[in-house]
Amino acid sequence: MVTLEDVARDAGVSLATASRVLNGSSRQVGAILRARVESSALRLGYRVDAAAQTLARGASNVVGVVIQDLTDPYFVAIADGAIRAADLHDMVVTLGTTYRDPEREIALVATLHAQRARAILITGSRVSDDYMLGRLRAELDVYRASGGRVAVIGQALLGTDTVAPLNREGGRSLAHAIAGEGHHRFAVLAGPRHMFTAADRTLGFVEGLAELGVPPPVMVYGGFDRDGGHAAAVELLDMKTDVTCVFAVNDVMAMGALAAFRSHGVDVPRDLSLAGFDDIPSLRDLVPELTTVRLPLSRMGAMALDLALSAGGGPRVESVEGEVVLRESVRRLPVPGIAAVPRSATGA
Amino acid sequence: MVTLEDVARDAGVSLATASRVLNGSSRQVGAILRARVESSALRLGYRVDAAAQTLARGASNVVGVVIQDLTDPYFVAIADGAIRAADLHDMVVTLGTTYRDPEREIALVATLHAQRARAILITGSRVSDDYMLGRLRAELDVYRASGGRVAVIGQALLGTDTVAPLNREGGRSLAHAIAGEGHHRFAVLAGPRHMFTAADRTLGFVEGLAELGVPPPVMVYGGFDRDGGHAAAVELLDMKTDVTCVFAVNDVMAMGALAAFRSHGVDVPRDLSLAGFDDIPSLRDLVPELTTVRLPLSRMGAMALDLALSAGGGPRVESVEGEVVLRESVRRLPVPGIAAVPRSATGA
DNA sequence: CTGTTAGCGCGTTCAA
DNA sequence: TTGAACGCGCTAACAG
Repeated sequence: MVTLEDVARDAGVSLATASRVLNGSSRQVGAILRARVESSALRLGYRVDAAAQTLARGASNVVGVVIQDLTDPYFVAIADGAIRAADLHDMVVTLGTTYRDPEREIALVATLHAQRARAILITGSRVSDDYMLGRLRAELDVYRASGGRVAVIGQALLGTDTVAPLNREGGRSLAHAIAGEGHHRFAVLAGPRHMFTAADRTLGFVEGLAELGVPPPVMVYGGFDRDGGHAAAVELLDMKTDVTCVFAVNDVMAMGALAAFRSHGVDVPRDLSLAGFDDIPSLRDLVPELTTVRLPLSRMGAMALDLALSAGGGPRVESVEGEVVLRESVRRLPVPGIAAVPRSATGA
Repeated sequence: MVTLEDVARDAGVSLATASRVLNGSSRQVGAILRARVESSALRLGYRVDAAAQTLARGASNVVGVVIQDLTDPYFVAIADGAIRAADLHDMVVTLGTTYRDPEREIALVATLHAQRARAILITGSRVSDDYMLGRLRAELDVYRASGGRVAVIGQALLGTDTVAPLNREGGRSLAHAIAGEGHHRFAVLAGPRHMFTAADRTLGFVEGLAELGVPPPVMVYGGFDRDGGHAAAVELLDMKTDVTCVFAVNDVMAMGALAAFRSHGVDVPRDLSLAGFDDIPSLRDLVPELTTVRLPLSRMGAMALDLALSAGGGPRVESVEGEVVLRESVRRLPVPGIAAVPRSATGA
């Protein structure tokens, strides 16, 4: 292993000079020495030791990104945005996966703290569990006390900078949009009862329906992932309801539901309409195209990183609005007595 | 920031003792002192400084994973496997994305070298570019010279430990399997001419057809990603060939092709059969289900990590076989004069 | 512009 | 079993 000292000796300069030309920001070294150092470094194959730099500088160039599951396109899209943003800051990303285990989430924060990560990004919905919330918050607090920066993508519950998707508003807008297509009998695959993201989207949707005088939807709770959506869809079918449209509180759940419907001979959107939430990139190749609420996932990852890296006073919250995207998975219901009108002509 | 020294002072012990109870492997500290140290550490909110540890120990606990694109499920699956394996080793993963730029790939290796990563995993096909290959190899060599371990997932071209998918054999098996369904006129969406993975799969496929006396396929070259598949498919349609089956050399290309076919009113598999390669997880929700060659992507990521982390003498190559999975995207062609037989009864 | 030197936080001999 | 002290590779004053 070749060190800076080796380079300095080889170039016949002091350690400080070598450091200045190779790693220093303020470049104030004579041209001749500079050239000598550079050529020595090149010839010897010198590579900085980031650990030593971190120690000496008191700050590393890594940011931690904590996601729940690399299997879920939602998190992947966010992580991608964060990594791209980190590149721009010349930062390196260490990616941690919690597997949806709050315990692991806390452990990851501790690990990243140990790495002296400049910032930690935490994604994924909080659940209403005061104990776990408190412990995570405590772990984050000791991290922040030591100078660490934190940004959360989700609920602003931890006193940190936050990128907060407007889940409730999104659910509400979606309800209005779909009701505008003539639907009146809904079911919601609502995910876990105590998960804020799921609950907010559900709440907004229910509120939206209520505002329009539409009867409350049939509720089916379950997991927040694809299999949860699948199971909930099966459960819904077993209930033999007469709903015409199903809202799954995220896209992967909707994909699971779609598979369930298909395997039960229920055609979407002919027999049943379906909507999701997030607009994950993989929706692109789904048939039928899924109606959803678009969140700028990649940008949210970048926003969170920028938030965390920019010096900030108090906790800042940047809300991001979801945009309803009506696609073919939601069928426009014919209005009795009125001829069907193409969607493009309705302004919906 | 609370350091080990703070803890030691608080507990009334020496730095060495504190180090031994908190971070030492060989635990040889008296019970009373141990308890005192632990309680001090807890109360003060002590967190090790991994950078200092790395410097003192001369080895970090990070492994670098270099992928091309977090937008491609192939790489995500591999990275997921690698991260899970890293967890088992108590290692942390820093994930780098090259955006398919060989220059960035080299830069990432340098960065990870600087991090003193214990191992670097490199994914993604090599291309036949001796200059770039040489430079990457050189960068890896200085890394390995300093004690770094490297594993590659792809071609064994860099003198490193390698997890090598049998692309050619997979292509060949696929040709046999599909021909067994009665197809005789093929096209291959072959990806970039100079990319080994694409070329090997194509070559194997062509060989397989030749072995069966089937005429050589129509070749369409292009990008290795979804859009490349889409464009190639459009190009193929414009050629007005009479092929009955299209082989896209990876699944994301096949997905792009499928979209192109659909938007041109070509139904898969009724009008045209389609096959891919990899069996990426997202295939699960594709309609129609895609025939492909299954690679154990997640496991390959884990294998690579284990290879890199296990002390090894010379470069080891672990081949992984692809398994043909016939699904509905490839239609069994009726044989003139013979009644159609269900696929399950054919043993194909 | 260049060199000297004192740490950064921790692991690890070596003594006691 | 415990403690004192050196060094890991580098940065950042400070001096010249």
